[in-house]
Amino acid sequence: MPSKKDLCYDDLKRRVLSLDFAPGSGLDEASLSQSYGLSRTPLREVFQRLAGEGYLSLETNRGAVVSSMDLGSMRCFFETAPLIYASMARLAAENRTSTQLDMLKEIQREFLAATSAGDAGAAAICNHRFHAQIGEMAQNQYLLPSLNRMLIDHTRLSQTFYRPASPSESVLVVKAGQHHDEMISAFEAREAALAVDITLQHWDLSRDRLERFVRPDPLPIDIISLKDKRNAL
Amino acid sequence: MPSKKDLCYDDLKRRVLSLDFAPGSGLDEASLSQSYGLSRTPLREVFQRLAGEGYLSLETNRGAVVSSMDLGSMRCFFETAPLIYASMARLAAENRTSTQLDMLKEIQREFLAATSAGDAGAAAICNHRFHAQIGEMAQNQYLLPSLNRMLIDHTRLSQTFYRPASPSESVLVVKAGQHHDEMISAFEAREAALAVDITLQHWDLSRDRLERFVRPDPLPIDIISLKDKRNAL
DNA sequence: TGAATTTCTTTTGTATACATTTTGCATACA
DNA sequence: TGTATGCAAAATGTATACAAAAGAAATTCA
Repeated sequence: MPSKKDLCYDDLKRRVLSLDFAPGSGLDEASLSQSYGLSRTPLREVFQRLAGEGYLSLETNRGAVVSSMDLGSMRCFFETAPLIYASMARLAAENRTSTQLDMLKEIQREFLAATSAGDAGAAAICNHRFHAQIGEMAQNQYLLPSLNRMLIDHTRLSQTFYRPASPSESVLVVKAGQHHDEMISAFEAREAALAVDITLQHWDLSRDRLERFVRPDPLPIDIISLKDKRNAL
Repeated sequence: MPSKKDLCYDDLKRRVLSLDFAPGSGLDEASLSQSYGLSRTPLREVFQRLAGEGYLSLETNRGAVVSSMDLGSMRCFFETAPLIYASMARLAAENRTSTQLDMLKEIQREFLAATSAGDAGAAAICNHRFHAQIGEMAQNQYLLPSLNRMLIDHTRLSQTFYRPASPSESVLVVKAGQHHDEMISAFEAREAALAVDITLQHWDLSRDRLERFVRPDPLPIDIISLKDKRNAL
């Protein structure tokens, strides 16, 4: 049975991942400990733990702050993701246990349920859990912290992904779900090369969407023409 | 000025890295908080932080335990090290600042001083700091936690390295110091390919020593012959 | 007015007391 | 002898009170 502390830990994580807490915003010990029914001592321990995992950053005498997502980090994110994801996929195919594979299938069921129900928040969290589970399957304690740190920002960036604005975009969500199924098959068959290949395709798919999130489409050109009329306002 | 808490944090780290705390051994809150002149509350926060970084592991109601170094981890260690070290070297050559490079040179001075003075413990810690500084220079927050986790076990494994038992082994220590100088040059010239190359040579050098630590030379054969005499004992 | 300095308030950090859980040990029982 | 059961001791987890630091507001002095 999960303790109040664990529930608090999970919920804070969720709120960071879902952008309910904006990157860079500060967290108030007093009000949070109130709302989770904990005293400040255990809450602060949760903060320390989340800071160690990259969700928060702590500065002495200045409290906890949600990890920022500055554009310097983004360059580094796109640079590093293929390496980590591909390495993890390869290891997961080689080292997974059947119990872990069953868990992955279960997460994928929940993921598909969330996407078809149009629950964007749940879909993003399930997607996070799917890839975190691959990390578990890789059974490499040295690479795991890097994967988990990537996933924090990946999930935050992809918040818009599961809210498709147009039919052409919802096709991409379906495609992502198919990739997940193909990955499961590759892990099951222990086909490392195939798992890496699908993983890289999966990455290419989300990369385009993520880049658009960072660098959105320019505003309609009409707005620009307003500039010439600004003296008239 | 570093606080008592910071000193405690640094010292616990040092004691884990130097095997002063054996892998797998438990840490007593009461006695440690006594000896560092802290109450249990801040000590526990230090534990949480160290656990997040991979020095300790915490289980609820069962206290803090020094991260173990089982043989399952070792396989994974040797599998992962070249990838992480090479990637970091490449990034460090591309992204280092001159301030960071100066710091690296300073650490290398301390490292050489420690090895020539025969201070094995200090040498191991300096070597750790040298490689951690390369991690800083890479400026990749996603890969950094993996590097740091590798370095924990690398430093613990290499505890014997800087205590050369024979002249032929002390040659290897000198060689390692030369590699460090060559890395510094490569970083300074921003020659990524060269930095990777030297780093992999450096890794090959220590790998042989580390493997010997994990799987030491067999005992002298005389011992075996004792087996036949055991009925006589 | 405006900069500097001094309160006052809020927030963060630490110590201690108390509650809860685990664990070692002794005793009882099959 | 081996296994349960219960109690006592120790260790871990939490709450609260207090101390220290940072930030805000008001006052002073040019």
